[in-house]
Amino acid sequence: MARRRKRGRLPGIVDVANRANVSPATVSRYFNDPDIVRYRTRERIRKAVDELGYVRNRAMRSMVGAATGCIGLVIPTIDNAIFSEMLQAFSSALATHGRTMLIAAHGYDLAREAVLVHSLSEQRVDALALIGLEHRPETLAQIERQGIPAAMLWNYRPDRDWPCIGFDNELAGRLAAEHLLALGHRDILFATGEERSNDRAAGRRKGALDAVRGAGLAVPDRRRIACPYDIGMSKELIARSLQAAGRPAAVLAGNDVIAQGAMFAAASLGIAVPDDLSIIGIGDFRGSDAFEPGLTTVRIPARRIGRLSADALVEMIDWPEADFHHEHCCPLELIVRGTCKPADTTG
Amino acid sequence: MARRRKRGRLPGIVDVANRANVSPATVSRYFNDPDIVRYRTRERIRKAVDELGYVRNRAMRSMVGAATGCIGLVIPTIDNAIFSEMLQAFSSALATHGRTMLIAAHGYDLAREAVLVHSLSEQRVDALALIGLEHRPETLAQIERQGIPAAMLWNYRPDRDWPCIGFDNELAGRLAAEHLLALGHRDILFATGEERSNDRAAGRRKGALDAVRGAGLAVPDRRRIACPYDIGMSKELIARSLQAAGRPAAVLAGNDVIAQGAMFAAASLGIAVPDDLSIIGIGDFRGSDAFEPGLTTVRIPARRIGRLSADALVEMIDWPEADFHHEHCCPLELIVRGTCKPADTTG
DNA sequence: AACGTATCTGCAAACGTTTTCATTTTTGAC
DNA sequence: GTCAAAAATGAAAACGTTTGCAGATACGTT
Repeated sequence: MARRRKRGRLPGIVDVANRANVSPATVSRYFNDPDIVRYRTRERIRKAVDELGYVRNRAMRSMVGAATGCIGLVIPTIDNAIFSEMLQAFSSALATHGRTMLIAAHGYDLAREAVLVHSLSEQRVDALALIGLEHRPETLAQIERQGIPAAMLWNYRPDRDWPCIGFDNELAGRLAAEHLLALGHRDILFATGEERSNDRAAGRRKGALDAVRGAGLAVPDRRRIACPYDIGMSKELIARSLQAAGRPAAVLAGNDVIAQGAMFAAASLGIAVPDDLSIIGIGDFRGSDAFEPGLTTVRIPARRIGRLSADALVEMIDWPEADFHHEHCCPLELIVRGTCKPADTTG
Repeated sequence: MARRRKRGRLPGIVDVANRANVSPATVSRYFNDPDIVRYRTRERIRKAVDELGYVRNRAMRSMVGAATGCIGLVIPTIDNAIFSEMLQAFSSALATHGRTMLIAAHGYDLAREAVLVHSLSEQRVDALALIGLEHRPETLAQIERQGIPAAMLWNYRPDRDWPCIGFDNELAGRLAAEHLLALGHRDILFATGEERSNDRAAGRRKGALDAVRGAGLAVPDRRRIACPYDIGMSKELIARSLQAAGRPAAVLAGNDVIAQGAMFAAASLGIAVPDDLSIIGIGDFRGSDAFEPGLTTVRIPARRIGRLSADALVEMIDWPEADFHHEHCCPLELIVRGTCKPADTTG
């Protein structure tokens, strides 16, 4: 039961207008389209604004249908390296457009995602970015009904109704698998991400398994584990697999966090990487290159995705009529560092 | 020059009111204080809301001085492990209070911070959280003039005018130093963070150096380097120090990211940790325990800070009159893992 | 000085919500 | 059934901004 804020009334646009001896309309124009007000008038207004410490109320603009300058981002999690680079890029790109970013995290729970989208709608965000292509119908219905420009990030599929800016997660999985196959590996542990409410993880696993099966190999169940995106837990799970009889020759990790867990698991068991175990990740997160040896991985252009999405959304806001077809399938790149080496063919 | 959004007018509160045969006032109450409207009426309104797909406009509430439900967080950076746990905790605590989080990052630039605070004021955030205690006067003036409840996070000093929720960064530095001293180390490399626009880094360095000097040791310049909060760059800088003649026996890192860089630097040079080099960090970030050996560090209660701050701000919003004196100096804890061992006293 | 034009500004309506105060309805005690 | 008290609701004002339209002002040309 929030009580009414007790701040002594803030100066409003009419206070500024009075002090500058102009009409509120002119002050409004001064802020939204300065060029159309005469220099001398601008100066008077600037002075009045300064003296009163006036801060315009952007939220109020939503009343007349104008933009609030707020763009919503709904994301599975923030406390993780996965999205942080994209986030940063997204946020700074928005800043250059004079927009701010409203963030909400749902913890890999699509039901909660729907709630958050509703929440952001209540704030009248000018646009919305979601992660992944898989969403509850009510989430999408909500967005459509509100007429909010929206984009799906991080995953890409050509057949979607929504603007989507990301990359092909199946391809990412395939690239990783093919690298291991090319090195001659036949016994691979697939340590991919948990797939509940996560179409990216599912895509990567599919891509990787398809590639391996395409090469005529079978993948027994004990070579497939689902890891949470957490170094410590991944380390533990993977260590367990590495200790079992008949240790795999390589680990294909669903992302770099899991791969890092794998590296520490190996280290803890005295297994040498890459001599006794090859490891490949997906992501190329900040810091992955610093590992010893450097992590071989598939680079996701996270910053690029962040920047492109921000630009795309701003475009959609500013030209609602224009029917852009924003679709970017960002290229992936295999980054070969030191964690993979050719399979031992003597055995 | 943003054009007016072309969405065909969204249903408003009066549309709902008409359809439910009540007055707009009642619909407003239905949302803000459901208990005071009769059950039967509630049902009618719920139905109307459903049918119309009405989403209330919280932004508009700022008009009448009510809360927008938006809380601003101004942070140096997002693309980093440092704040991500705090962020996540802050965000979920806010969510339980039905608030959303407006984030802005200034990239360790206090001038830009002032701009961001102004930006968030324009959105009429209900409250504001800043990182650190050092801010531009205009930043603070802005907050005061707008009467926005605010709190300073992450750093703590008892003598401040503002609510502050954090920990004693000097103490953190001292704890780390004392651990190394207790182990008998005399030759320590201080790899602390860059101090431009970062009072936390400065405090930690001061605390660490004070402790060492208090023990009667001198610290030559070549034993003090400033590292960016980036694993790769820290690795490189520290590697350089480790290669120089007269290698230090221990590294005191300004935070865990730097410490991790130090570990990889050591690994790349074939220096064994902890046998040939002790390393201590500050932070205990997610994953620091997974390292091999586990990183000895000073734990910062990041999640606690996030949760406490969120709760404190919400309290300040909901009871503007109450004169809470929100001050929490969260306790630090030395976490001894495997990266430090007693100094070699044979030499 | 007169005129046409381009530039600038003011007026007033509209936006969607909250809140105060008054009025109506319900409840419970007799 | 009556009445007082309590609960629920409605009417209307207020909030701060944008915008279409009309009016005013400045400017350049004759």
